[in-house]
Amino acid sequence: MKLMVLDGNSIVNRAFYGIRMLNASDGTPTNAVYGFLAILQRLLEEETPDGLCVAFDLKAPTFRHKQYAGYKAQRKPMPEELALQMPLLKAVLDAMGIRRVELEGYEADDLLGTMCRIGEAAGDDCVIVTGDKDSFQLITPRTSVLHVKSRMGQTETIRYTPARFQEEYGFPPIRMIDLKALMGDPSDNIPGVPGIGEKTAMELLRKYGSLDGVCAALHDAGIKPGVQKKLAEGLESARLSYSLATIVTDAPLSFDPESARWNKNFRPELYGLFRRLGFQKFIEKWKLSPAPEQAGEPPVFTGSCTMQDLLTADDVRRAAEAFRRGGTVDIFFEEDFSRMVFQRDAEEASRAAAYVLERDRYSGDWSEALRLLFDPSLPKAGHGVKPLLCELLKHGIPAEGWVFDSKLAAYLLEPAAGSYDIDDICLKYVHFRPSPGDEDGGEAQLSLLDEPRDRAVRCAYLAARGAAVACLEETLGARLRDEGMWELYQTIELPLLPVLARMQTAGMAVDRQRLLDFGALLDEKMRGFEAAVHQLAGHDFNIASPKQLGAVLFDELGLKAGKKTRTGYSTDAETLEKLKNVHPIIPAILEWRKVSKLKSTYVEGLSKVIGADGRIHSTFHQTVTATGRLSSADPNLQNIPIRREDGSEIRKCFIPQEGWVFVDADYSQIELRILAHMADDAHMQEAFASGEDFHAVTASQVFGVPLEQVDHRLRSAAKAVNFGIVYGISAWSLADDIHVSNKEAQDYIDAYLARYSGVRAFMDETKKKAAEAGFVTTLYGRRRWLPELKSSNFQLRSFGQRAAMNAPIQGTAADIIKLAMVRVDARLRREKMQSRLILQVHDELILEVPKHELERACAILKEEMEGAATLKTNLAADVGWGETWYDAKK
DNA sequence: TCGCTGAGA
DNA sequence: GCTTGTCTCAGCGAT
Repeated sequence: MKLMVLDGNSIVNRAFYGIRMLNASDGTPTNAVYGFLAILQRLLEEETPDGLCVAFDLKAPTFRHKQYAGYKAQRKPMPEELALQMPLLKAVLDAMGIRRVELEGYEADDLLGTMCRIGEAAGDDCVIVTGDKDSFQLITPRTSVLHVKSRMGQTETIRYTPARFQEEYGFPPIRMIDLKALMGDPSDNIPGVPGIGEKTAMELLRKYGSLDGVCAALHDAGIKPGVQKKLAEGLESARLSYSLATIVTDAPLSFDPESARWNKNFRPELYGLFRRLGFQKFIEKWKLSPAPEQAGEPPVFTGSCTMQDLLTADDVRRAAEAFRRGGTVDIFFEEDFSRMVFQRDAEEASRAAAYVLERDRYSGDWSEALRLLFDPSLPKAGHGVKPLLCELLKHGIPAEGWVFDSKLAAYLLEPAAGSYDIDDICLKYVHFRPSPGDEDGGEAQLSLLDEPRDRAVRCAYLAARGAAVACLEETLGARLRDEGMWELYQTIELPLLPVLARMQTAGMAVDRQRLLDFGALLDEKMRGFEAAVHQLAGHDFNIASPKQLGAVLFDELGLKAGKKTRTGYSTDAETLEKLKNVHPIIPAILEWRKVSKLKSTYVEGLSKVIGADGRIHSTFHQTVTATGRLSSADPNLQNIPIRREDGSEIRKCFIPQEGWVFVDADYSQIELRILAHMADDAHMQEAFASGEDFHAVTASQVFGVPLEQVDHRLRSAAKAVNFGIVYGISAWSLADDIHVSNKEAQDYIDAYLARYSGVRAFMDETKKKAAEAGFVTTLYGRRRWLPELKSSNFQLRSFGQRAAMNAPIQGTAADIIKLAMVRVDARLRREKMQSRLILQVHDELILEVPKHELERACAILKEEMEGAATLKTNLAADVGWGETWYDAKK
């Protein structure tokens, strides 16, 4: 069998520090238990062990350490919030039917070692799961260690087999003991040899194999005299450390692997326990149900609405007539728009009248029916309606009269939620489930329904979702008002919706031939670089494979490896850049990479999505980013190359329709202008008011040099600091960026913040307010929640602080350009122009314009963009036009 | 499906 | 001791 044993203490520790604070409704901290279960659940799925056992430490002076009284003296006590969760975790494990062990006088490590040796003797394969490196000494051909790490709040595991260990450390796993004996471990109070650190210890072991080997070679010429001296003096300490570091594998534990067999043998109390802890996710994951007497889940919607089929043109006319007499019409639709349900607002949503329109059963003209039912003057609401608006536009029906979209509302309330499935937000905000949930296979069953016999059931669920929209309109509307986002919703997000639908529908034309010609050129270049790389390597290999590339560069050619990634050597541009002058293969690889990126992502990627109309129709997502920006996908038109000469060739392939031109405008330094405004920093505002090159002025002000004497180097340094400030800078990253020492970078930052003291005050104030309130806001009230700020995990908390400084700036810029889009679109339509908005790239808007409107379009675009907001530092937009996107932006 | 890489703001 | 500038999307190889 496959036996998995877990180091309970170490994993629960990782979970505690890696996951933001969570509490049950009664205030009990639960994050460590939650994190432990999340890790466990993933392991169960990935490892599918037959048997399972969790080991815990029992506090007491331990047998193997009793010779050394100071043991554990230095360990910090467990924080209160974690200590509280230990009995909870044990109770949860018991309720899950998972075997756990603890033994007076032994640490979890000892129990893990003992269980694995017992398992191995019985012919089992063992996996040790732990967050410590101590257990690596237990690795054998039959026992591997899964090392749990947390990075940026995400947990990940790395599997250590004897081979993997050998590869990383350069000696066999059992020598982990020798390593510790030499280098010591302050957290376990293992003294080691004073003066010998990790580097030296590893080197010695690779050379001499073991502690004994090192001792025998004490006077070997290969060991530096200084190290020899330290070793000679620390020999006794090393021997003691060796015994301290050795994990017991024969603890007096009665353990039979068979007794640890596990097959989801949950106990009935588990459901109640999870409910109390608020672990809804695990209830669903493991399909737990309440013991019979505690039923009472949110009810599935069964509202008794009267259903009416719209089969003829007459039916549709009558329905449209009825709609005109009522309030908002709530609409829900199948993904392919083949069936829609219209629900008129009534006192009680669940008793409303629902009208069902089906393409397959409708006898009249489909477009005409849509035109009547989606009358622009009729107030309409729905959930995630942009696809529907696009469909209507295809039928020539204006995308107007939409007064509510519950998906947009839910996004504003929690922009980092990720998904806004109507069932989920309904359950969350109005405690009501409009359609059968996943647990009982509801959706699956629904899709297996026997049409048309069960179409009534299907329609009922669609109607329920329509009713849900009505409930959400009320509840989410109130929430938006409470949280100060109602105006943002009404004046920016909702009006933007039809603008985006029109942009998507319009699309952007592409010069396919030019794109293909450029692709052919790239192909040629690629073959050239590929041949060069293979020749320099001495053999063929796949350059696109980081694994093969790493092997060639660092193993075969013996180049010095930089950072490592989880799976091997890092070969990213930054790493390779440092080796550029070391070997001629490096520049060839970098060039190949760039050409290959252009070819596959842009030439091939874009060719694939050119529509029958010769245009590319990207989707602009309005509910994706945490900061309020739009995102673009299928294809992403917001990352089309521009920086390199050959990359901007791609932009020359984007063209307007015959006889038209592109007009392009981008905001100049919008984020820094917003910062100058929000921070109300006089010096920064002056810098903008002067009309001089902003980065140069910054350089002059920060480095105390007259403006005329600011050279390229100073200007780029200032530019990097400007960008860094917006992102929540650290000296380390700035130093890396502009190639100066950490100290110098810190000096620059200090000088910057001293000069722009308003910025410093603003950043401090923002962080402070964010920590108190748990969120930050933009000028227009858009919120970003930052639970990370409360984390006890340093990385996570630091991340939260950087996000707290960045989100108001990036988010305000997003608000402003969205508002500009609404204004530009409205103005063009009001003035009955043919010019239309077709693209947004965060600080840039692009119009497609008939030549006779060129002058007016340029003026309108500039005016509406610059007038979108009135800040203490004026907004500036640079306008250009041309026959291709490249020319318009140039 | 995930991790790496790189394109944009 | 350990990590270290924000926000995205897409293609590829390895699993």
